Amino acid sequence: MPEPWDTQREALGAFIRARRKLANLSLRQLAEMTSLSNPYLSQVERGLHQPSVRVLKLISDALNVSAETLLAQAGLLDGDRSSATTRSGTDRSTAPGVNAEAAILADQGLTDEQKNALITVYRSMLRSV
Amino acid sequence: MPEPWDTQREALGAFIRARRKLANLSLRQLAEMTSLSNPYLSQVERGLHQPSVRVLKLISDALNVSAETLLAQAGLLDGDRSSATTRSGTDRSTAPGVNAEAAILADQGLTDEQKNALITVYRSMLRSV
DNA sequence: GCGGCATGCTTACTATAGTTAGCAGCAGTT
DNA sequence: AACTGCTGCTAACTATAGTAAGCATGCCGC
Repeated sequence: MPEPWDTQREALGAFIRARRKLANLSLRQLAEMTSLSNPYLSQVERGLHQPSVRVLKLISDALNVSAETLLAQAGLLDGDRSSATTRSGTDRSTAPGVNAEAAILADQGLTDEQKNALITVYRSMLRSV
Repeated sequence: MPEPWDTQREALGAFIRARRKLANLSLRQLAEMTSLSNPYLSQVERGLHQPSVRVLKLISDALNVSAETLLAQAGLLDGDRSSATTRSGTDRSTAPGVNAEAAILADQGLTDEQKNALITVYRSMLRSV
């Protein structure tokens, strides 16, 4: 399984380099825009490194490329899954006084196991702030 | 500038943990499925590390979560796409979600990213029964 | 000729992603 | 009680992502 990653990196690097040249940017200019170092960008473009998600996003922003495109080049998004795009602004009612745990427990669409899992996550989130 | 990355990692980790528990998998089981080490998965789920693109894809495959969903949780894709677990059709007549989602959104102990993650998990639970 | 000032690249280093070995707790068996 | 066998987690290590300093080339004005 650790096979196709080399070519993936190469393809991603070539793509980034092409986009950079298309925008008439030098390595140093892109480096400054992305708060990255220019040698590293050079290495990424030549396929010597696999950039992290953070770096990928910085680059996609700087080059005006959609993150999806870059990810597809990076091999993460293989094909295309239909997306529901439920950007729901549907309910903004601020149910005041009802706490989240109670609402989860009262939910009829979840099994007990699911409720437990969800509440575990919820509590771990609270703990971490 | 390593500012919002902490919360991003936490939200991503919580999301992964929730999906894993939902699938009734132990850390070791998921580790074997993804060819990763179980301690590392543990650390990722607790937000101590930011997984790479490669790891993200392995996890998304193992958990039947679309890569987009995981990436959105990781903060790369800004959009909010609901996860399509290749199983859509089970419908539930009792509209369960409104109270729980509202309660989560109204919770003052969570950041927006965390709320987002929690609701995504919640919806995927509803869909996966 | 020389001196700046770009370009991309190499080397040597630091920070973090990821692994291997092992620990502590909990449930079920005999 | 002690023994399995499971759970998640900690610690110490290795591998790789990412940085700082500097090199080599090419181009332009003097």
